[in-house]
Amino acid sequence: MNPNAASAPASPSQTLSRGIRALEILAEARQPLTIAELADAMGVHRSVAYRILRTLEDHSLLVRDDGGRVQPGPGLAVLARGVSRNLQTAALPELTQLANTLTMSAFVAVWDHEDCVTLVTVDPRHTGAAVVQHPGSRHPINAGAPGLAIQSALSEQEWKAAAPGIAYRPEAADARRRGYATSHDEVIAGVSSLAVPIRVPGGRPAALAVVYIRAAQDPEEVAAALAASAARIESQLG
Amino acid sequence: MNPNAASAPASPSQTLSRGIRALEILAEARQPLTIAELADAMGVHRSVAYRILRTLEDHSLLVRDDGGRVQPGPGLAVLARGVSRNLQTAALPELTQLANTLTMSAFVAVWDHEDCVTLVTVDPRHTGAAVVQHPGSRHPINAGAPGLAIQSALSEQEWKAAAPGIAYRPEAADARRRGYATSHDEVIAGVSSLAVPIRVPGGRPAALAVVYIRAAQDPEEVAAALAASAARIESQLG
DNA sequence: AATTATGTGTTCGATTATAGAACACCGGTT
DNA sequence: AACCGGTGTTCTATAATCGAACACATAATT
Repeated sequence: MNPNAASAPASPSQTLSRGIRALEILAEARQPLTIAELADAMGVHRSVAYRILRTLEDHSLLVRDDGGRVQPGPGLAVLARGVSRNLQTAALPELTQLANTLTMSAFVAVWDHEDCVTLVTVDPRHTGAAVVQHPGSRHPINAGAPGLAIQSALSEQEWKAAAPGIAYRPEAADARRRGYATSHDEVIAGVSSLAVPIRVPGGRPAALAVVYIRAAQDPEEVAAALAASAARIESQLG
Repeated sequence: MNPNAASAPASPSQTLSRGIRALEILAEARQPLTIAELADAMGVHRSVAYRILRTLEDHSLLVRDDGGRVQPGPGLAVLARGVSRNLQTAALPELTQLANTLTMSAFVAVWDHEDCVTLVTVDPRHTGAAVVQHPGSRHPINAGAPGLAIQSALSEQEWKAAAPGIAYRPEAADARRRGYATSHDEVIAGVSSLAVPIRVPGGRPAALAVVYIRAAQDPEEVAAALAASAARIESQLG
């Protein structure tokens, strides 16, 4: 048995929690796993894992390769389609426009507890050394421009109420004043990022951002383009 | 109680199945639901739904808006990132290139039971009236070029073994001979599509496809470009 | 060729997690 | 004030779940 397997958060319903844990393990594993391996990683008896996996398979959240090994299934893509659907559809055309006019990768990230999760990304046309920020990737909300932009959408008071235990970065006040946030070398070495907040009615703020290695444009110009896009997105959400 | 709520497939573990069902309902609903509404749609007691939702919320698969209504959460995007990860990363650069050289939306779709699920899509730069094929969207495998391309990767015998109960389309043989599949007006009225199969080692074949309203290029040329991309993707998978 | 090792799939009784009724609460509305 | 329509919590009988034990397949080893 895997000693550090019991590290899953204790939730009201055990079976469901275990099933999700299985999916999380599979998503992190970069390769298909045998059922036995997965059971070990989950810290449960093999037959328990087996039953759970069959259920997940019934819903296409998991598929098995020729060797019987399991990996995440297409059903997950279908479910993910529903995540902030309005935001996604409103942002997509803006992202393509930004990516191509600025020649930078553009993306939308949302706030998830102490992390920032990338939702949609668009890479520019000439995708030579473009920095790709894959959808579904997470990084601490306290690092990088997108997280800072999200913070800047809230006052320090609102932040402490909504995110207890996560420090309110001092730069957030500056970002709030200027209307945009920047970062260098924070999430990935050598990569810079510029982001503006997107106010989501009835929900938590998100961020519209671009990443680049060396800026070809004036930061203020880039920020203005992002802000204009964010405004259009917000108006479509309202 | 919703009369047609019990239509979920009966799976070995009830709680997990219900949890997934909840996510499916949420993904289909185009708007946030109250817990009571969701419980009704699931056909379970409200307190059962409540407990399930809390578990899902613990894992960020679900978030609640200011009014307490629930909707799919960012954790799903993280999980979806793991779906055919190798295929996704191998295909992405090819998709951008195809989209921009052909000025068509390009995407990769995978086979899921009797459906075809779009995984990654890239829209061309000038996204005027571009046909967007959103990731996570599904359509019957028996309609459209991608599904036909997948069929064409298998012989009639292999198909009947792998997909019992789904008709083997006669056009598949033609597509197999030519190396690519086409469709017009099948999935969406007025939209045409051209696709080639991607052979995935150890797994089921996928499809590389483009959609367009009116073809600007010779179909054979388009097909050749797709085939070349597919070959590069396959070599990277092997 | 027999043997071990490592995997999947299935059955079944004990136990424990779960189901769902009942209740407390809270903010609008009539 | 009484009445909704909603959320959140507690509790016990019950049924779903757990996990040991078993049957079987396949590949590596002796």
